[in-house]
Amino acid sequence: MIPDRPLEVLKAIVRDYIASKEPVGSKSLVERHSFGVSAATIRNDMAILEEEELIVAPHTSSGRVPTDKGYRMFVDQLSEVKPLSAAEKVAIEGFLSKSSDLDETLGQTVRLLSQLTNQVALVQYPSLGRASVRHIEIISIDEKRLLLMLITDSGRIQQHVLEIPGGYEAGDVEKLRNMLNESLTGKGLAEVSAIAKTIAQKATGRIKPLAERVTPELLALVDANSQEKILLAGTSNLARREDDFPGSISPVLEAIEEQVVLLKLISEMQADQHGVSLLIGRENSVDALSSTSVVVSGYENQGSEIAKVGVIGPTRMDYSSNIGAVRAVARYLTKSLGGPQ
Amino acid sequence: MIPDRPLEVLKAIVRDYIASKEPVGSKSLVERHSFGVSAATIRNDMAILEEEELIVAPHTSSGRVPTDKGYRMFVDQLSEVKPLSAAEKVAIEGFLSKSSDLDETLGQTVRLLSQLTNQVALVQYPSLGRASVRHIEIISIDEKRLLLMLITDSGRIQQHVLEIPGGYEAGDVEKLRNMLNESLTGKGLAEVSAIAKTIAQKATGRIKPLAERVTPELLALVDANSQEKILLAGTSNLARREDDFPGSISPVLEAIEEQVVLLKLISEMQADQHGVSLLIGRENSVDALSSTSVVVSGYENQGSEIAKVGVIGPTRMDYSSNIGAVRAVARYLTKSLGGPQ
DNA sequence: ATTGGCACTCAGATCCATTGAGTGCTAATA
DNA sequence: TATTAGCACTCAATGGATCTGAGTGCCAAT
Repeated sequence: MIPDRPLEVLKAIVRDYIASKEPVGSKSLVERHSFGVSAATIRNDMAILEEEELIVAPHTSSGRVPTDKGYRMFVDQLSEVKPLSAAEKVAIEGFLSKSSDLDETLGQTVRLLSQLTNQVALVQYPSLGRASVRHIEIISIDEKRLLLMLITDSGRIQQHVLEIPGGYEAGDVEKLRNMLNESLTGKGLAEVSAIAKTIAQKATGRIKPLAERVTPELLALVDANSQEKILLAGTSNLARREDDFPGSISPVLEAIEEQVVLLKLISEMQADQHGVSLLIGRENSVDALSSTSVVVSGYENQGSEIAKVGVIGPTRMDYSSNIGAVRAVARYLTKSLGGPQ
Repeated sequence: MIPDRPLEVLKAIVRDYIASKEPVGSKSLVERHSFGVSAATIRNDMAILEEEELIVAPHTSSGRVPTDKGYRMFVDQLSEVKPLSAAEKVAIEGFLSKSSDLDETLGQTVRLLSQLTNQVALVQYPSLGRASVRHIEIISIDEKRLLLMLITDSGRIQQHVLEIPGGYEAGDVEKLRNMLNESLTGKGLAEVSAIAKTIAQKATGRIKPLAERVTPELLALVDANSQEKILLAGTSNLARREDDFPGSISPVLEAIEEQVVLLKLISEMQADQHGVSLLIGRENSVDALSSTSVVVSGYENQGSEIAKVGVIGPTRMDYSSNIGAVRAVARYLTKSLGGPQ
């Protein structure tokens, strides 16, 4: 559809613009790249690109800037992504070897990714989906309080402190725990709701009130588990690129702090050929984020994708290295989670 | 030291400047406040204030702006802080009644405070200090993994997943847990280290390897507990006040994201007469934060201060209402923690 | 299809004059 | 002694006016 050289011109424009933040003109283009043709020819090519809305001129007479569509074509053409430097690999490996605790792992991952890319990094917590119950625990804290815990096979641990105004018997708690574990371990979270209710009904005698107190809380934990959650890091990286945002950055930061919005955004993204998924500028539906791009990849546990990691930054970002970093981190995260199994 | 009227003039300057962000001149001052004297007289007073370095003129011929010292004098003179509106009280009460889980409570608190003040809010996690062990739990996750938990009396719960390459016996785990709880429950975290080591040594037979595996991890948890932690919310509120920061906000955001720095800062702050402690502008030692002020208050559990909560914003902030909000939230937080005990 | 040439455009820099809020000082006044 | 009116002065900000140059679009020649 678009001839060869114009396409090369587009790539050059994107690269130059990302590097300089200056609209790029035909002359500087022929200087910096060896197209073997004159500036006038390049201008003709640029006319084609402009026709296709891949680039625009900010003012009647100035260089061109890629449009969202232009960036999109650029990344779709990207045959290979920039490999990580040795130092970066060392950094990743170093962190990998650490802990086996999900919270810690994700926390470190997101910080790592933000340092690697100099962008805002995000990690989505593994969510409900196909997760199932690995274990349920009830621990006595003091005479009137219990700690209820739910551990899923994605490694996510959740707890909630429970008041039992009238106190409880240790034996009853023990029994209830066994009942819950027997019927729920291995079950998908989606099934827990129904099963837990029947347990509460089946319970008899002294256990009944306890069961009636505990099971709703358990369901609340399941709900909280299915409630998605995102970890962010490196917000200041966005601020450092202030001038990439027209008015002010503050609406952008607000939007990013708004977990719900972000979650909706990334949950709709599907991986492409690189195992990575991008939203460029207005491709995403959030208005405040119209001059940002999002790069995410899924990470897996036991062979199925459980959540996403990625970065978000100005549309004028270095797609190649960001894609590389996100993909690498997602892989290592998968490995890190898969390892201890 | 400073006569009465000049002091009033200072207050008026601070208030007007906070409201308008414009350097305030003698004329607008006599217009907006009824000093009963002429602009020339005010000018004389302003000369005194300038002499004392309480205000400065950005340019030879323009209104005056408070210095850090001026703000300091202003807040020290503040006899009463702005009370919360009814709506704000409702908001606080509403949130208070919620959960008894420390994580949740702190998370909600920090979000609440940031909304109340339109500033960046922060909450410090209760730290080691006088905390003691409430309970230690070891839970079996699968054949080769255990979950070790430490619950302190401040309500903080920490956990860590532990690989036991050779597997373990349920009975041994049970025994070890009992040993640990018997000797450690109620003990201060500082003592745990020594005691846990003797346990590892005293252990015999099959329990010994298990104990030797578990106790170091327990110490790591204690360490992690003593490692201070801060929760932030509302970072975008800072960005919204961009123009209160000379160059760019990004160094400010960076400094705030740097937990260590923040922790050092607030840990050195001591409450004043309002139960609130302020650092204004360069009063704090962090260079990047030289045009921000920090307002914190301590919150308590069982009668002794366990950590701090507060806000951070531009020096040109509404001290009165921020102090009010921080103080109120700290009180409610104390109440909320004290309640379930 | 490519290119050199050329007239044209327009954002941004530079310079200059104007404006006006605000100052500091002085001499008069209470 | 404290206050005030009056006044000359300063200087940031504002708003043209002008200039400059990178870059364009188009045309005729190759």
